[in-house]
Amino acid sequence: MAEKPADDHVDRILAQWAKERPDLDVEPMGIMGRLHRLATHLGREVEGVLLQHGLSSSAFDVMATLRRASAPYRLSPGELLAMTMVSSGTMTNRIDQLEKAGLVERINNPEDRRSVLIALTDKGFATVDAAVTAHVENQHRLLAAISEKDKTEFNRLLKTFLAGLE
Amino acid sequence: MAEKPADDHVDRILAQWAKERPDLDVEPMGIMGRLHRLATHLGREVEGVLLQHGLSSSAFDVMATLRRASAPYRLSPGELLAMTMVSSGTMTNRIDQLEKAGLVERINNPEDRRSVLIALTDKGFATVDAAVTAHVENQHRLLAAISEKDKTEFNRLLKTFLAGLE
DNA sequence: CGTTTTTGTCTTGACGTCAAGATACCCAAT
DNA sequence: ATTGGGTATCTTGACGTCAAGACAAAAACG
Repeated sequence: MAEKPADDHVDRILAQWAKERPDLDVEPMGIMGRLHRLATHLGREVEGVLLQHGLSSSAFDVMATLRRASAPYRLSPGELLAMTMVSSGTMTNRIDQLEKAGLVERINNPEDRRSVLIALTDKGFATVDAAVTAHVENQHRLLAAISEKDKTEFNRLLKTFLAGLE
Repeated sequence: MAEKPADDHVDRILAQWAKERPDLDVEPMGIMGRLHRLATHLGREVEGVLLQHGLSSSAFDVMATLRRASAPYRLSPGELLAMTMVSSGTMTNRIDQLEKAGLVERINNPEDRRSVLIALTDKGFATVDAAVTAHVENQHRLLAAISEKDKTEFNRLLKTFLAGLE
């Protein structure tokens, strides 16, 4: 016998729509709604751990991108932009904040005077390395309740779906 | 032979981490990263359609909650709050905007003078009904590329995962 | 009854985000 | 060399969000 999962928040929303707008086929709304709520919940969990290391999710995004880039941990704002799904104005703002905090510095790009290089400082390197360690540990915790098999399947579906969008 | 999906953005990030921080087991990051990106992409797609009806996602959230609530389509801010994952300040702000736009109105609650009821106006009702029709159609479009079987499985996994968080 | 405690809503101030446009510079074609 | 289109970054102004706390009214309590 398969267990019958209890109705959740999204099921109740779907039932309300079925009653109020029986003309609509709201089946896709189940997936979309759960995906949205899940991302919101997880985002908050992730943010909590990063804040313990003095980084917002946004700040971590930039720092981690620089850290992953190999020594000497420098990328232009444009390169950072291409990897982080935000607008150029947002990136400028993020860099400003990180620079004020002493975690990165702007270095003139000798090869192109329009451009600048964003470099991790020593303090930035130490901060992001500690943060990512805790972050990964936290991600393990958040996924601990899912079986290996389900994780594999979930990942496959996410990747397939995402491929159609980017 | 199973087809071998090409590396995506997230695969590249994982490969970078594997090189820079081989001590970390970044397997969960694949799921978390794809989930986050997927939610962001889909959120933008959804927003696009709703904006054509003059509603932001946030505004639609409130309007749809009222619409689902059955006639006479009235809920208190506290009830709206319980259904929408936002803070009380955010809800006040959302209601303010909707009231300015003539889509909802605040009505004194005769049974509790601390409280107030948020009611859909006729204009609000018409707006949200048109918006939700287009919204559901759009959701079908966004999920059209996924097979029925995968949709069922995806939904099951999302629900299971979400159950552990709310 | 009066006095707390709790509840429901709103206010405030700080952030993060975006779209649109400004600015400075590069580069290729003449 | 000069011009003109393309590129890289930053600026501006408008929103949406939250946490923390203010305020008024209801409920619970002694």
